[in-house]
Amino acid sequence: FYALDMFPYPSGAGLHVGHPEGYTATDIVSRYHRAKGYNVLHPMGWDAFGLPAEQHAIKTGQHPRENTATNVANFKRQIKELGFSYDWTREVNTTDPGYFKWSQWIFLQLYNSWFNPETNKAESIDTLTYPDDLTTEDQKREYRDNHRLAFVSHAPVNWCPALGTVLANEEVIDGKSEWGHEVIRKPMRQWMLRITAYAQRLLDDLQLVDWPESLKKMQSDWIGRSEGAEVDFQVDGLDKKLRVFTTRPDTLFGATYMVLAPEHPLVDPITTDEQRDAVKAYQDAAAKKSDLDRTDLAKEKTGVFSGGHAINPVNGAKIPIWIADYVLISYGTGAIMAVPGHDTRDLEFAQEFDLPVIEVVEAPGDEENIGFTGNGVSINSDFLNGLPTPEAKQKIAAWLEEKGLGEKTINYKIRDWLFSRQRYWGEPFPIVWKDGHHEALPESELPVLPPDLDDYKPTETGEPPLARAADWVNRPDGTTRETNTMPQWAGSCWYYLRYIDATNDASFCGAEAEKYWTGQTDNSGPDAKPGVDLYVGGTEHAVLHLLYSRFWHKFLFDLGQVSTPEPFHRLVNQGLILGEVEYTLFKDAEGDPVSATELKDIAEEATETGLKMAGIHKQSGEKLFGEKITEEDAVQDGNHSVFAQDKAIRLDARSFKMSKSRGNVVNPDDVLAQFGADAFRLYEMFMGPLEMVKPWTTKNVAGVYKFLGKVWRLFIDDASDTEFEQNLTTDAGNGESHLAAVKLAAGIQDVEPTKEQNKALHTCIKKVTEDLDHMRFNTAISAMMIFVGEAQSWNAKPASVLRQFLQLLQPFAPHLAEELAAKLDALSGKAFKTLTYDAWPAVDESFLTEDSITLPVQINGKVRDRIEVAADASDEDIEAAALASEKVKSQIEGKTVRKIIIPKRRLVNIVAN
RNA sequence: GCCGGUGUGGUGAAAUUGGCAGACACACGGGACUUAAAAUCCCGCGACCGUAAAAAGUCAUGCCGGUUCGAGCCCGGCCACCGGCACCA
Repeated sequence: FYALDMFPYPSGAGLHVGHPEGYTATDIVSRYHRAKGYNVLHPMGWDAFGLPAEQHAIKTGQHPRENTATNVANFKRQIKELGFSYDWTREVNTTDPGYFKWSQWIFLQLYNSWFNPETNKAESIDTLTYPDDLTTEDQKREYRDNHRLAFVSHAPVNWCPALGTVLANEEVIDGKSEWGHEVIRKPMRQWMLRITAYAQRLLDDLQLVDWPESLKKMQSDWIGRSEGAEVDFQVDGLDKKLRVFTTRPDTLFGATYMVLAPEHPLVDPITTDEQRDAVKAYQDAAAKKSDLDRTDLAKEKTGVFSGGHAINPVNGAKIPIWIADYVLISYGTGAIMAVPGHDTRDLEFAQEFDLPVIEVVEAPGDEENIGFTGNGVSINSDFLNGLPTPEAKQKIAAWLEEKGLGEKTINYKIRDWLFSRQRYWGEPFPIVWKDGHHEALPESELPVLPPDLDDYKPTETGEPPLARAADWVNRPDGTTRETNTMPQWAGSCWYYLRYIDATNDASFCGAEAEKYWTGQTDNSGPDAKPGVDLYVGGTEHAVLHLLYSRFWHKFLFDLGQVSTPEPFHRLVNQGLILGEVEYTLFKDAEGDPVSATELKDIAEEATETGLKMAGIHKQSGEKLFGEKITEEDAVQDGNHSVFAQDKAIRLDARSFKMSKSRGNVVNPDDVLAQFGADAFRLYEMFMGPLEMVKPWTTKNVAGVYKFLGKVWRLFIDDASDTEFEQNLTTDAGNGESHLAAVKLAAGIQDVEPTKEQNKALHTCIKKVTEDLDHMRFNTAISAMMIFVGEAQSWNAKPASVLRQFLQLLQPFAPHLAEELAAKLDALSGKAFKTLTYDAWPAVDESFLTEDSITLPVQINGKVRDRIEVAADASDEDIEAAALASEKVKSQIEGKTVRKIIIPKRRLVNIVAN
C-alpha cells in the first residue's frame, strides 16, 4: 500500500498548520494498513529547488544550497516531532545531484523521443522516418529537432521582468506571476516539452483514476478539447487562402466579416495601402500590451479594418477582413469567421464597428434569435435550412470535405510546456550547443552540476545567471553549455517514483520495485490499485504538478519504464485551514454597541438617518458601523448579548485565509509546545471532514487534549499520576524515568469482559474501522470518545478490551497509545509488542446484536412514542405493539388508520386521518 | 459571464441507501470536590409556547414550490458565500 503526501517546498517560514493536515491523514491511513497486514510505503522528501532560496542567495551572496539545507533541517525537525511514520531511508531531495541526475536523464529521454501519431505513443527518435523531399543532413536535422518531445522554440513567451525569468502558462495568473509581478509577452529562445501530443490521452485517462470530480474537471477544462471544423476562405484578389477554426460550421451563412489576430502572417499581404499605417499602428500597440492589459480591456473591443476581403465559400459573399486582438494567435488558426448573429464577442465587435448582422439560427421558445448561441434550427442557410444544429454541423462538414474547402478538426486549449527558466537554482540542461545546433550530452556525463557563482542575480538581458560562469559554459571541445535551467516542476514530476527505489544509482527506479509498489503483482493486497494507492494534497496543484506528472508518467509508460498508465490512482484534496473566526462589533453613531434587533433596524434606516457606518450586513446588504473584536469580548458583552446568542451577528463572524499581513497564522510549534503532537494530530482530524475548508479554533485543540487526558486517567493510577506531574514540574529533564514509575490503575485486570463491555468495544471497533476505510477521521474520533466515556464508569476494566481500544487509537495518537500499551503488557507479564505492527482488532458482530430493539412510532410522519420489541419480532408483532401504545391511541382517536409502514424494522409510521 | 462546491444550534460539526434532525466536541449556565482557584466529575443547553416545576404542543436543516406514508438528503425555480476558468472562436 503506497500512501503519498505532496512533498513540501522547505520555505524559511517552516511548517504551517495546513501541511500536517494531509500528512496526519496519510499517516493514520498508513498505520491502519500496517495493522491490517499490508506492507506500507510512506515516504517524505523535499521539493527544494525554487525561487525563494535563490532570492535569499541574491540578497546574502550565500549559496542557495546552504539556506536550503537549513530549511530542510527545520522542516524535518517539525515533521518528526509530529510522529509521522515516514521511512526516512527513502527521503529524497530534488536538489541532490544523485536525484537530479535522473531528472536530467528523463529530460534526455524526452529529447531523444518523438510522438508517433500512428501508434499514439512516444518512440525513440531513431524510428522517425523522413519525408522524401528532405535530402541534406541539415534538412533532416531540422525535421528531427522539430519532432523531439523536448524542443527549442522562438515563439513569444511569458517573460517576467521583475523575476528575470520566463514562466509557463500554468504559472501565469491574471497576467501576473504568483508573486504579483507583471508578465509580458516576448519572443525568446526556449526549451519546450510537447505535452500537447498527450492532450487526448491526458483527457481520456481521467476515467481511470479515482479523483474528485471537480479536479478532473479543472484538468479537462485546462486541456480544453473542442470539436469543430477548419474552413478555407479565398482572399479576394490574392492567391491566398485564409483558414479559420470554428465550432459552429453550421453558422457559416451568417459569417459577415473575418478577424485575424494582429500577429497573423497574412495580415501583411492582405492589408491595402490606404489601411497600412492604421494596421501597423494597431499591431504595434497590441505587441506592447501585456496579457494583463489585454484581459483588462476585455469589455471594450478594439480593431482595425485591413482593407482586404475574403469570399465566403458557401455563398460567394465578399466579406471584410478585420484585425483585432480579441482573436488570439495561439489558438486554432489565429483567424476566425465572425458570426455576430450567434456569438457574443462577434456581436459586440460588430456593434462597435457597425458591421452587418445576419440571423442563421432560430432560437427555441420565445428567445431572441440575434445573440442566441445555443443549439436551434438553421435558417437563412440554403441547404441547411430546417436542420437542428447538430445535424446542420454534420451536413456542412460533409459538404466542406467533399468540396475540399475544409475538414472536421479537434482543437485543444493546452499549449506546449515552456520548460526553461533563467535561474540559477534549478537543474542545468544536459545539452550543449555547437555551430548553432543543440546536442545531448551522453548519459555518462550526468549529473550536470551547476557551477558556483559569486552573483546569483538575473541579468538584464535575459541571459541566465549560469552564463556568468564562462569556464563552465565554454567546454574544451569547443561546445558551449545550455545556460537555462529546468523549472521547479521537473523534480516534482517524478519524485513518487524515486521513493520506490531511492538509493538506486543505476536507474531512476528499478523495474522490480516499481512493479511491487505501483503495479499489480501476485502479492498485491485486495484493494491495491495500479499506481500510488492514495495521494493527499491541496488543490493548488490541480493543473500544474498533477498535469505535468501525468504527462511524464505516460511518457515513461510509453518507453516501458513504468508499468501503469496513470501515476496516482486515488487522490484526495485536503481542504484549506483558515484562520480563527473574526467577529465584528457593531456600534451606532454615538458609539454604543447595538443589539441584534437594533442592528436590523439600523440597517434598514441606514440611508435615511445618515449614520456613519462601515462593513456590510450580509443579508440586508446595508452598510454598518463596525470594529474588529475577539470572541472573548463578544461573549463578555453580556448587556447587549449581541454575539453569543443571536443569529444576526453570526452573519458577521468570518474567517479568512491565514496570512502574515492579517496576522492570523498559527504556528504548529506553538501548538505542539502547549498540547503535544497527539493532541495536534487529533485536533486536525477532529475539526471536520478532510476535504472541507474549515477555520482553526485553538480552544477546540484544548477539547481533544482533554480527551487524551481522559484516556490517560482511564489507564493510570491517580496517586502515581499526581506524583508524575509533580516530578515533571520539578525535574522535567527526567521525563522518561518518571514516566516509567507511573502505575496502571487498580481497576485494570486480566478478567473476562462483560457483555456490555464487549458491546462498547465492538461498537467502537466497527465504527472506527468503517470510518477509516472512508477516511472519515472526525467521526472515528467521536466513536472513541464515546467508548472512553463509557469505559470510565467501569469498576473492573478488562486489560484485553483496553488493549484493543489502544490499537484503534494508535493511528491517531501513537505516542500515548504506545506508552499505555507498554504498561498494559507489563501488567500481563508479556513482552511489549508495539501497536505499530500488531494486528487490527476484528469486529465480532455477535456482541452487537440485541435482545430487544427500540423503535420510534410516527403518526403521519411525526414521532409520538417509542416502543420496545423483541429483536426478532415480526412486522405483525411490531404493528400490534405500536397500536397498543397509549400515546398512539390518543393520537389516532377519531381517525381512520389508512396504512402502517414498517420499513426495514427501523420505525413505524401510522398514516391516519 | 460559465463551471464546480458549500449553506444544519451561540461555534466546529453528525445524520453511511429517502426513515428518530443536531451524535461527538467547543462555548455557556448550574452543581459536587476545594480555604480558594485550577484540574476533574455530574447535570442542563435549537427556537417558540406553556408550567410553580414538568408534561403536552408548535416551528425549525439558506428561500419558494413539488414528489412521497415520510425530505437536511430526490426534482424544479431562486438567493448567498467560497473556489476555479474566463475574448479559446
